[in-house]
Formats: sequence, structure tokens, C-alpha cells
Amino acid sequence: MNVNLQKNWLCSCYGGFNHNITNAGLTSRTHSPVDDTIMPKRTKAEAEATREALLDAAEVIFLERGVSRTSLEQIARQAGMTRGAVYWHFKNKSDLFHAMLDRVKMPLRQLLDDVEDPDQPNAPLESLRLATLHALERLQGPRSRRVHTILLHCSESASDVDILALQDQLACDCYETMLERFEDARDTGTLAASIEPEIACRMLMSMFLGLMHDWLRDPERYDIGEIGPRMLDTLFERIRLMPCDPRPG
Amino acid sequence: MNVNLQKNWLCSCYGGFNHNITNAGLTSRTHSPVDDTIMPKRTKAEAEATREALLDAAEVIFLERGVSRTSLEQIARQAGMTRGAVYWHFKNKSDLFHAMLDRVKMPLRQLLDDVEDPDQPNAPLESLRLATLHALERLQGPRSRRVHTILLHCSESASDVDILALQDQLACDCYETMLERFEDARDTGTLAASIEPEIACRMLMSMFLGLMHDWLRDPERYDIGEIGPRMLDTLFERIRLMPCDPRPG
DNA sequence: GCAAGTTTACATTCATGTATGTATGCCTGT
DNA sequence: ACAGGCATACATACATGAATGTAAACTTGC
Repeated sequence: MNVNLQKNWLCSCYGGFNHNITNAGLTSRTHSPVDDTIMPKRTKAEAEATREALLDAAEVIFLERGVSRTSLEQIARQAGMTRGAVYWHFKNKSDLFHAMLDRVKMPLRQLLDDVEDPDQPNAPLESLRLATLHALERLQGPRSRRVHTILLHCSESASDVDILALQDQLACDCYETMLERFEDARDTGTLAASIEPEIACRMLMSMFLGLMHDWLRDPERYDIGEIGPRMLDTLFERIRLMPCDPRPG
Repeated sequence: MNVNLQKNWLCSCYGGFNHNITNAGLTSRTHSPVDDTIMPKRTKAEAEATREALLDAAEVIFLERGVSRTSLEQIARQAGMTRGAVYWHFKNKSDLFHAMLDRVKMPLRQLLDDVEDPDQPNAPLESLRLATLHALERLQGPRSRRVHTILLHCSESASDVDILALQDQLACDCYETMLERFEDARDTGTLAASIEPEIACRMLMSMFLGLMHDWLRDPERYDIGEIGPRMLDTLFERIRLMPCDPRPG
């Protein structure tokens, strides 16, 4: 009975996306997993593959039904497994959820490192602009999009997973590194003198978070790849020191 | 702290089994646990009072445990009633949830009406600024704060309640009336010519939504009554036409 | 007495965690 | 090199907990 399930799963999950990790390890010496005979070849690579499959399945089902309403049974079935497999790889639903998140984390610090050339450092505001634009790009990737939708819309506080603590940790980390740049911008006179770094920081963070929240609610409404950059560019364009601003000091 | 509360509650309520819950906490015949002295009179006014009590209770428990993990039994219990009362006043959890929301709705249109004097119309950007500031004020009221926290953090999509449809409706309504003002501001030359109304609109909406989302996650972190207005004022200050901007036309 | 309001009882459904079964992969000693 | 033993990677079964909706029994206002 699992044959059809597996086929559907392969179509819906591995269809168009780039799953570089999963198929790599097991194609070497095993035959197709859609074979009608059951063939449990539990090599290390295959175990890792089912782990990934379970996480993929979790993304799909969490997105469809919400975290609290999905049972581990449903996740297992989506992956063509049973609950036993889930409990083998993960302690419980919360553990699985965190593992799912770990696959898409993109700390601001790392984004900044990607856009900053140590030899030729950008102005801090330009670094932030590029980093947030880069974050927007990554957000549109299918997996990142799914998981962030789950985080913002398909999970609730005080559930199996402590979402608020998770979000809080991410946000505080983001705030701190962002603030450093804004303070740098103020000190170097790039930021308009009337705008305190803390306020600029919260403005940028709120705008980004709000945009994510709004767009992910229904991504078909508008193209965030076009709207997002225009919003960010406008913000950065407007908060920097302008000719008519009073000179700092 | 929630864990202990839950545990205590479970102990006191389900301590035995499904038998004789009444004997533990409630008196058998005169069944008004909140008011033990007077026999309950079920007049129309009192029925309405229990309805409100149930909604109050829902706010509290939803906030503590999340919507999906809250049982109607818990809500009833918090209000000093039983599940029967809930099912009398509301069709189900979703119905109750919507009723709870209806008590705090603040459409942007109405907020604008409050700050706009028909005799002496403000500039559109000033209207928007006052309206959003007003919204911030109202958000800090205990009930509004609770319910919006529930909406943004304690409820999930595809649950008993269709949160996304609700948010979508509110957001679209907000976007439309907001866009009118920004277009007005562009036409009257109040808005910087380089900023399209659609972008300004999404910037403001995203910033407000993001601020709500961020602040409500942990309101003790900062004083939104101080930070919020500074963010909004800065935004409006910077997106309006400035002396160094190219004149429109 | 009738109906509104509320409680109690009941049947059903479903998720969870764990315990147990089992087949396979991997390793080790000789 | 290989036979046996142990750990791995699952599947299945079971016991428990808990929520839901509805029906039926009161209880009181009018």
C-alpha cells in the first residue's frame, strides 16, 4: 500500500527542487525505492536519506495542516515510513521541528560576511542593504519559503514547540549585529543625524519582518522579488544623510 | 510558568477521572462557582454576562496555551462554567474565536475618521500618521494586546480557525484605504516624488505589522509607546517631499 | 408549562509514547 | 573469508490520555 504513497511523495517532494544531499548517497548500489517488493536496505546513507525525507515530509504536512494538528503518523506516511522511523530519528515533534529549522537558518552575521569584502569594506548601510536583499533572495527558495511560512503562520506559541523562544533568539541576534552597523553608520556620518541607530534598527527589522509575514501569508498576491528590493532601497535611500539634512555635530 | 499552571489545572480538574468533577470544586446544586451565595438567575442580562465571561476566559487561556491546544473545557472552567454553556453560546471553537476578535477590531477606516476633521482636512500623510499613532495607543490596551497576541502568535493556520483568511481580509482592507491616502499625497506633492504610493504603502504596513509582531512576542523588552511613535514619525518625516528632493512634475 | 440556559453523561475519535518484534548491516575474531 | 554477534533501523501493537459533539436531564424565568 505504500508504493503509491512513495511515488506521490517522490513527485511532490523531489520533483522540482534541488535536493542535492538526499539522492547523492544512495544511488550507488541500491535499486529504485519504488520497487514493489519491500527491501529494507538500511545502510548509513539510506538512514540519512530517510531522515531527510522525514524532514521534507514534515515541511509539507506542517504547511498544509499546521504544526499542532499534524500527527507524527501523518509525517511518517507522507515520507512512506511509519511512526517508528520518526521516533528513531527524532525524540519527538519538537525535536523534529528544530531539525527542520536548522536546515534553513540564515543568521544575519553570515549574510553580512557574504556581501562584505574584507579588503574593500562597504559603507555599513550598504552592507546592510546588500545583506537584506540577499536574505530576500534566499527567502524565495522553496524550502526557505516553506519553513519560514511554517514559523510565522503555521505554528503557535505554547505548543509542542516553543516558537516564541526560537523567534526571540533569532530576532535578538539579528538586532545586535544590525545595531552595530547602524551605530557605525551614525559615527561615520552616513546615517541622517536625526535618526538614532536604535530606531533605524527597529525600523529595518520591523519592515523586513512585516514584509515576510505579509508576503508569506499569500505569496501569489505580489512579487516580493520586485516589491521587496524597492521597499528596502527606498528605506536605505531615505534614512541616509541627505544634502538638506543638518550636518552632524 | 505555563507548564506549572497547566499541570496544576490538570490535576485539579482531571485528578480523579471523568467522574464527579463537580464534587471537587463545585457545589452540587447551586451551581454558580463564582458566586456561591446567591442562586443563579438566568435572566437575559446574565446570559449575556456569561457570554462575555466566556470570551474573557478564552482570551486568557488562548494566550496561555495557544488556540489549538486549548480545549473548550478549559475555557468553560476558567469562566466558572461547563462546556455546555460554551456550546450554548457558540457553535464551536472557531465561532468563539471570531466573536472574541469582534470585540477588538479597529479598521483603519474608522481610525482615520477619528483623527480627520471634515471641516479642516489634514494632509493625507498627517492623517495616516495620526491614525497609526492612534492604532498604536489602542494596541496597548490590555484586551487589544491580548487578542492581537493571540492572532499573531498563539494561533496557527489550518487550525480550527482560518487565521490566514482573517488576517488577509484585515490586511487587504487596510492596504486599500492606506493606498488612497498615499496616492492623494503623491498627487498633492506631499510624498517624495521618487516613492511610489504602492511602495510607501507596503513600507508603512510592513513596518507596523512587523513592529506589532516583534513587540507582542515579548512586550517587556521595550516600551512600544515610546519606540513606536519614534519609528513612525521618522518614517513619515523621511518619505515626505524634502527640500533637496527633485520637485515633482 | 414552555423555553432559555446550563449541567451531566456518553460514544467516538485520535494522538502520543513506549514496548516489543524483526530483519538487516557492520564488525570482530579466528 | 566468514560465521556469529551485536547494533541499527525500522514496523507493529498496545495502553493511555484527552477533546469533541450530541443527547438528555435539570433548573429557573416568564
